[in-house]
Amino acid sequence: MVSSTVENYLKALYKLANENAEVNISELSSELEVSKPTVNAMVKTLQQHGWVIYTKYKPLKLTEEGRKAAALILRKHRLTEMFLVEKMGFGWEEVHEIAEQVEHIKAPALFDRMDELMDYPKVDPHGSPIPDKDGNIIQKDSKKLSEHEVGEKVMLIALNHSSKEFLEFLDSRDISLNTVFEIKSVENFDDSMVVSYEKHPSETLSQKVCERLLVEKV
Amino acid sequence: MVSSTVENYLKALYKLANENAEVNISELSSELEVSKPTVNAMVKTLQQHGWVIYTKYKPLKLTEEGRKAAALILRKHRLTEMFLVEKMGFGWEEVHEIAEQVEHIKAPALFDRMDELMDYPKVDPHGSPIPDKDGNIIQKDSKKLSEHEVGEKVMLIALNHSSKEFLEFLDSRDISLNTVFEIKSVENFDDSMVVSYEKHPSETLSQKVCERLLVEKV
DNA sequence: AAATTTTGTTAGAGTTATCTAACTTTATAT
DNA sequence: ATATAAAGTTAGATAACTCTAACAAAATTT
Repeated sequence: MVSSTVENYLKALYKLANENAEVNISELSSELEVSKPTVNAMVKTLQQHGWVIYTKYKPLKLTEEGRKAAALILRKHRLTEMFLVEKMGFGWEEVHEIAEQVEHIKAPALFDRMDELMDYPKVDPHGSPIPDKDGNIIQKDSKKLSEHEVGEKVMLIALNHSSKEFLEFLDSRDISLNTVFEIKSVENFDDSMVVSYEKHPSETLSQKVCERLLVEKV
Repeated sequence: MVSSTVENYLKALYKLANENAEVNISELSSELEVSKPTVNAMVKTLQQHGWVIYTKYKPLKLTEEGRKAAALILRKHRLTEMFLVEKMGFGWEEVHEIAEQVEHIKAPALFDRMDELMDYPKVDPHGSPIPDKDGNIIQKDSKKLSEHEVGEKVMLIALNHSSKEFLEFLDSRDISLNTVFEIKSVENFDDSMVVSYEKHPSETLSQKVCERLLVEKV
C-alpha cells in the first residue's frame, strides 16, 4: 500500500510539473522541506510505481500514470474541502489542513459518497477544479484580476494561492467566489486597483491581491 | 506527535483492560497481530507517555491518563461511525474500516463539528457509548438476550461484537437497534431462542447470536 | 576558459516499527 | 518438586524515511 509520505511526494511533483513541465530534485526538496538526498532516495520509489521517469542528473518527468495517481489524490483533497464547507459548515480558510490528512484515507466509498451528497461538484471551495474519477481535470480558463482594465466587470471564479492569511483577508473584505467586481481605476505607481462590488462602493486591492484573484468577464 | 501505530496499541490495551483489568504482553501481541518483542518495545513508548505502568515480567496496567487518551480516540472513532451512518447514508456494517482510519486524524474541530451536527449523540451505530470530550464514558447497563426468559419483552440497545458478517446477518433478519423482541421459547438442546418482532412472527436465533445482542426490558 | 555556484549523489547514521532466533523467567502439570 | 509449557526479554536484522558531511557533475559567471 502506498504510504502518505509517498503520496505527498507525488502531489508535490504534480504541482511543480504543472508549473514547469520538468522538475528538479532541488525544487521538490524545497517544496516538501526535506533534504535533497531524501528526495533522491524517494525518486526510486516513485520510479518503481511507474510514476516518474528519471536518469541521473536529469530533471524528473511525471508519467501519465503518475499524473493520474496524483490527480486522484487531489480529487480526494478537493472533495473533502468542498464537503467540509458545504456539508459541515467550515470556512474556506479552515479546510486545507484537515483535507491534507483526509486525502490519504483509503476508502473510495467515502469520497464517492461525498461526491454524490454534493451532487458532483466541479470545483472546490477555492474554485480549483475537482478531477474526475479517471483523474481528468477541466481547468476553466480565467485571467488574473490584475490583467484586466478599468471599466471591466469581472466575476471571481478561483484563487491562485489559498493561504489561510489570504483567505482571511478576503473574508475581511466580504470577497468570496462569484463576487462581481467593477474596476474603477488602476494606480500606475503600484498597480493597485480600486474596485467596487456589492456593498463596497470603493475598495483598494494591492497588486499582490489582484494577482491572486482569478476572474472571468461578465 | 503520536503516531497511528502508537494510538492503535493504546486502543488495544484499553479494550483488553476493559475485559481483564490486567493485560499481558502476549494478549496485546495476539490482539494486534504483532510479535511479542514488538509489543515489548512499544510498551516503553506507552510508558513514556505515562499511559501504562510496567515492570518486567509483570502484567501491564493502564493509567488514568492512558484510559483517557484511549477514550478520546474511541470518541473520534464512534463519532465518525455515527456521522457516516446518520449524515452520509452508510450502513452500520460499512463504517468500521473507514472510522479505523479517520480516528487518527488530528483535527479536533472536525470531530467537534460532527458531534454538533448530530446534536451530541450518546451512542454509535452499534449502540456503543461515545465518550465525552473529557474521556468519560457512560455505559448503559444491559443484558445479553440469552440471559432473558420466555415471555419477556426486550429492546435491542447495543451489540457485543460488531463484525461485518454479524451485522449483515442482522440486516438479513431486519434486526436493528430499538427492535423489540418477545421471547417465544428457548430450546434447551442448543440454547437457541424463538422470538417475534415487527413483521417477523417467528424467528429462531442461535445462542451465538443471542449472546451478542444486548437488550433491556421494556 | 577558468572559477564559482548550484545541483545532484554517495556514504554513513538515526528513528520508528517490525521481524526471527535464542535465551530467561514465570506458571502449570504431572 | 521437577519437568514442561507459556510468557517475556535480548540481540540482531530489515524496511521506510529522514538527516549531515563530503564529494561529483552541471550550470553560471566573470
